[in-house]
Amino acid sequence: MSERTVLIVDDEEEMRLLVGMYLENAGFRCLEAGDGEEALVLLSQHPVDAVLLDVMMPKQDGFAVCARIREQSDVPILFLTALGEEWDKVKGLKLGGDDYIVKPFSPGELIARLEAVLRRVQRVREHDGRLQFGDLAIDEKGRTVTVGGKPVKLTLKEFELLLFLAKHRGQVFSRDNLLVKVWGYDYTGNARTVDTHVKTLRMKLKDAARHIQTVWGIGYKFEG
Amino acid sequence: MSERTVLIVDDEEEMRLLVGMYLENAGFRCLEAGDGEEALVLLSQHPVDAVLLDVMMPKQDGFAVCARIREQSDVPILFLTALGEEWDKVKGLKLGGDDYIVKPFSPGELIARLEAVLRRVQRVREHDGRLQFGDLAIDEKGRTVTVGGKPVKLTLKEFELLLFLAKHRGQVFSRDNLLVKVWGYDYTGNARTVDTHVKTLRMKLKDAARHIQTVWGIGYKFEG
DNA sequence: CACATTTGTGAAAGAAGTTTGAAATCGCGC
DNA sequence: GCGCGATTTCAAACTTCTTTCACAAATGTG
Repeated sequence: MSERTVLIVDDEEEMRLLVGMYLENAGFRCLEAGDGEEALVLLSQHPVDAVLLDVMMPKQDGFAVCARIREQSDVPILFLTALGEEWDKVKGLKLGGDDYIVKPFSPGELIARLEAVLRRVQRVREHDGRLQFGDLAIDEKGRTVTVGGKPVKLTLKEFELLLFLAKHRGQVFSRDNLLVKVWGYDYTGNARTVDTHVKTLRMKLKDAARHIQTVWGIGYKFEG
Repeated sequence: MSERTVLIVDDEEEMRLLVGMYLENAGFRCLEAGDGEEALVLLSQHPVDAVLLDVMMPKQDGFAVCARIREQSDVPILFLTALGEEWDKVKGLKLGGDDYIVKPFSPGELIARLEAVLRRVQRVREHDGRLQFGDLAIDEKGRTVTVGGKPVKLTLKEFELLLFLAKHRGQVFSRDNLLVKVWGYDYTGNARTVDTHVKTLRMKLKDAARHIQTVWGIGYKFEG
């Protein structure tokens, strides 16, 4: 997975440093902004995967900043709010916030929530029967696959195998498991069949073949 | 569940004894420290599940101790504060505290708060088939491991060994026991095989290798 | 301190799993 | 039923992982 960038917006430097430390330990790259203006500037200059936004800030509060970010971007936003602080959850979520974290939080909690939101956003890629993974697009309804916009002609089993794996990306399946899930519970043939289909898929998908990964001793998985 | 350990940090011995008694009645094991230095030493020597930290202490106050603990550990921290004491809630929580308890408290309240924090930490650690230990993340479904967000490529046995140990963190297993649990009850090979896998795991996990500990004369365990 | 025991390491043989190419079989449309 | 692409089977070649072994290093003991 490539490095992911998180923008921290908080008026207190101490807090930014603390959160930044947590995030960097977990492998995120961090950008910091002390107010909404700075945040908007950074957002327009850098690709950002998520924003951590303090609700209570002097110039513009988190809600206002959230609204302004939403005018220009769909980036996931997580609110940070202190325990007992006046906090309108509904308002935050209505404005397009994706989650909120109540201080105090442990590093683990912060990372877990952030990962959860990033995963959820990932899932939105699956929309209206279409799956998009960078240059690879799978259209379930139309039963077509394109790589970098160019159509790739797949056979029936190839398509179903790819679709199944893509729909369950990140999870490893054994060959037997795939035979059951893709070929049907009553299929009795040889598990090596899966290998051959993976081979032909990889051949046809060219660059996009990197999505289909062999997990030694277990089986195959799709990485998106 | 194996016994859980709580570290009590308070300059007053009377208080430590009282809290210790409450905790031991509730089935916790207790460690006691009279100041921040002692606390840090004990933390580095023992696996601790939570820290109860008095705010008002002569040498270093609770905030300072909290900050120093956070430099090296994600262990949950609960502040203890006397009613009416000058107490900056926000500061404590910002520094990474997980909760605070106002003295005087009943045994019931102490235990309830402590359990609540431990549950929360547990939940965050085991989320959706993922285990998180600071910078080390283990994804069972995807059979992937990351350290500080960077993927680490493990072989089948390495992964299974790590997963097993992590799922039973805090418990020591003999090599023979691990052979049975990870390799299978009917495995007949040499127990030194485990050593080799531990070696390669440690090599690949880099910093995170500290989680896998040798227990001389017994075997190995995972410390999270 | 010297001894016995346990643990760590590197290299290499051995075992296991995966990929590949070719050939056999299936099944649908004509 | 025939033809042809799709699917499945198979086994050899290949890659990767696992285990073992010998020795070094560390730890505990009398």
